[in-house]
Amino acid sequence: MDDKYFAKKIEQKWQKIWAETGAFHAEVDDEKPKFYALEMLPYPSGNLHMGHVRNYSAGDALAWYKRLRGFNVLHPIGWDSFGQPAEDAAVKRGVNPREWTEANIVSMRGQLQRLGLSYDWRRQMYAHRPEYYKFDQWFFLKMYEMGLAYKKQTQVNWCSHDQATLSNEQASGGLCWRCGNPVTKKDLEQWFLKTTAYTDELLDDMTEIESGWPASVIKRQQDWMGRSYGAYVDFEISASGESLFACPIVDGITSTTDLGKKRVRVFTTRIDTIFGANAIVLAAEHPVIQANMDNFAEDVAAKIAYIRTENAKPADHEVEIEKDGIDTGLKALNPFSNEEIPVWVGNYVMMGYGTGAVMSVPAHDERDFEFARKFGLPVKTVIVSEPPASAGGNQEACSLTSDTADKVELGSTLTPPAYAGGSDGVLINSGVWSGMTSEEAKASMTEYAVKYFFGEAATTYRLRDWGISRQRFWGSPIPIVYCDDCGTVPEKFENLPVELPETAPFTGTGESPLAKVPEFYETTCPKCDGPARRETDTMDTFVDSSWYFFRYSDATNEILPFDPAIAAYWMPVDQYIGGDDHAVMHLIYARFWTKVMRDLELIPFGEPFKRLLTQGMVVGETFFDDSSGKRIYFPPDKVEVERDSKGKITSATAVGLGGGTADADRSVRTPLKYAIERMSKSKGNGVDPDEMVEAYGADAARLFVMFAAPIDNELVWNEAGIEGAVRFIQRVWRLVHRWNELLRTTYEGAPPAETAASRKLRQKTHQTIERVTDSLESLQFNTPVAALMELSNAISDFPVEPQHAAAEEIFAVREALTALTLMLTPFAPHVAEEFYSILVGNEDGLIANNARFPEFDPELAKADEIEFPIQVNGKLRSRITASPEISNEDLERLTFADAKVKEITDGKEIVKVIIVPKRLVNIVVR
RNA sequence: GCCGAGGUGGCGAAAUGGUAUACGCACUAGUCUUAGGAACUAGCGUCGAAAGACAUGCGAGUUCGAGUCUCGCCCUCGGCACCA
Repeated sequence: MDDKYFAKKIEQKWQKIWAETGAFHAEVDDEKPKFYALEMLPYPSGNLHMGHVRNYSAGDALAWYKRLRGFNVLHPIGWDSFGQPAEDAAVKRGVNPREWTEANIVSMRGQLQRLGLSYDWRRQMYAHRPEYYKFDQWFFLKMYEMGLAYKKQTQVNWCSHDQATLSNEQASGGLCWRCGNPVTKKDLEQWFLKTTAYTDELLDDMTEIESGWPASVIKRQQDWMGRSYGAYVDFEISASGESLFACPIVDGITSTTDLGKKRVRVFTTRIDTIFGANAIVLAAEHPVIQANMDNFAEDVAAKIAYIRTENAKPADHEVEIEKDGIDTGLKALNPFSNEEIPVWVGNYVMMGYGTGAVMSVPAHDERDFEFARKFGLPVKTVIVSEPPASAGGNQEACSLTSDTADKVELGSTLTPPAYAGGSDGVLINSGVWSGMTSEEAKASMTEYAVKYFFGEAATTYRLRDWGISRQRFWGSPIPIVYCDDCGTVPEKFENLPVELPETAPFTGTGESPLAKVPEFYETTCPKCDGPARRETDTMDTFVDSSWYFFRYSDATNEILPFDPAIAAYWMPVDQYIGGDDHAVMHLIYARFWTKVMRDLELIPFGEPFKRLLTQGMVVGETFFDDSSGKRIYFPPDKVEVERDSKGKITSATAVGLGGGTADADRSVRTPLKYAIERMSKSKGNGVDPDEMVEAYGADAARLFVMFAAPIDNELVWNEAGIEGAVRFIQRVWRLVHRWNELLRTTYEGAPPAETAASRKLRQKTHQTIERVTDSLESLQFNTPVAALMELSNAISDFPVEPQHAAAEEIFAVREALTALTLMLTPFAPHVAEEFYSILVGNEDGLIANNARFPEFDPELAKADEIEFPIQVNGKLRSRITASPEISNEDLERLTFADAKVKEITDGKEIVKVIIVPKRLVNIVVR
């Protein structure tokens, strides 16, 4: 053993041994319990960043911990290697996306290997290789057979910056998830996967996983899928005056009655408020509105057109959009009250949700209220919080106090109008339903609507089907062929994979590059063998990440995505770790895909991830100039920063970025904005993990990242602390070195009698084992490191020199150092291996030696003396040292014998004495 | 606006309702060194000479006892954004 700790030497040594012995190769073993530890796979950008290091360090710590607990651990890694950056590089720099991607993987794999992560590298999957995407296509065809994949013309989310189609999830908030630019709408033919077929299951099955998932992720998925229970109600529509009107029949939105009356369907969750409806409000994109643009009065048509263009504009979320709309002149008949009410177009009604038509009930819906107030529409209260005083009978005539405490003259229009609140209550002014509770009325009125054929109970969802078509080259081709004779024909399974050509003309214009490659799209029809054309769109890359974790279980299967028998052993994933930015995209798609696989009978379960841990972002300071409308980032070394006494930035100025001479440069000063943002190379606030490993070693870097903050906290990067991690490892190194010669001594049978020093150390050792075990079981990674530091300090403080140590003392130190080594393994595996090799006298490694995590002995962990704080009226006044087993009587006697206690309680009445066993004494005096 | 998480030393952070600030960073003094940005020792919430008092965003409450539980505010961060 070297006198000093040389990180690089130790790390290279053990990485070599691990690779040569296949230490982390996992195989099915029915004798052992399995554990599948998984971290979200990286996109191979070419550079690892600290966020990756945090994610993978946590996953690796868990994998090591479970191995040492005797589990058969599957811990794989792979590459999310399809996607836009490769294509961007092709457009901008003319490189081949495949070569670019492969080169990036090589360099990133090197970075991961230098971190010493314990992966079974044999199981790598590469999304961009035909061996993998063949099965994206395989699944697509299966879904096509199941009716889960379909094509339709639709308005898609379009990012003009990236020139890309986005799914709803990717366009969340009206901004592109990748570049943050506003999203617009564009008409395109798109392939969809029917995620909506599983919405109820995706929601209801959350009960299976909610104990293992962060509540926030569960909540966000629920909100995203947005299930609401309500009813559809059909309103007859008619034109007033001379104007004709058109009513195209759109399934689920419009219809005609047997008598040929035209009807528009609205969705409401509050059918009980229908007697308060003052209008029907349609989206500007509603088919009935679209079809009648020529029939409307000029000003009406102009207004509608205006609203429609406004709607197509990217939304600015900082500004609340003012309610706008116009009365179309059409009339609707309230099927409950037979009241004729106007049909409006409103900018607050979205075509994409429900039926694109709502009934406006201003008294009980804030948006409708705002709308009614703006346009002077009547507001009629139909729900009150308490039943009317004269219970029973018809209460139309009595006066009531509404929710807002305004005096309400029933049945009349209010001036000024008052908002009565959106909560459930008791119905008034609602015909035969008056007097019912909202709950009763909802059921009864829905039943009534069904009976008379103008409505039904309905559940709507916010979640839409998943649009997977991308006009991109660097993705999995959609295995569909278009034949003039046979129409849309799925490719045959035996013809998979539909391989990407070597290259294509990359223009970045948003058209599919594959459409310009005849060798690719010219094909024969799988059905009639006639000439046909391939689909030239490729799949969204979230397809790849929806099932990759199944592929790891059987990574080289050429027939199937994976062998169901092998997956049955490894799956589901026991612990998944990744960023919570994937809460609604990846994690919904992966859950959806799993349910599809279950229905394909590949697997017998429907939830892929038993437990999920979302680690916080690693962030750093950024400096940028956004005066041009786009953020231009400046590297920190080009920025002068002023800070307040707390280290917070107060101003930042860019220097030396002018075009001229050095002196001229210095005079060019641009004031910058600053922020704390997720680390990335493009923002100039990234720390290169390779540099960290080079300077401090992988073990120290990993240990520090785990120690610095709780895993789910945001971590503001501060390099200063990492030296503490190096010092800690060096301290342990010196300890092992100091006791080295004596550690070989082993004892058969029971440990020898104990001295005070050895007993105290053993106590600390076992207390630490308990703490570290509990922490790791609950996925805390910062506190166990602190506990290990304490143990190492305790060994350092051991009051006996090695050369004077008695056998029992050597035993205690050996036990402590062995436990420390094993518990250090999850955080700093290389140096732990080195210590372990000294303890066992061979270099076969922890796994070959079948090393086990230390077990704690409660007897040894128990302290023989503890300090009891003595409080008087809850204030700490003194301390007494006694056995934790001391009787309450003895403890009370000792307490009152204490000089300090005597002084304070002297002359006061003792009201009571509270003794919490093994904790404290509190004397209450008056 | 709605939902969620959180506010503890100079900083990252610990604390089953029971000694607040463990562990680490930074800092201060010292020891050893030709030297130290190494190692070791000691100190380190605020006020105070001390005794002690006051300290977990602010204000109430429950309790023998509250960082922790309840209620009301304030602030920060994240998510959602007219979802009928």
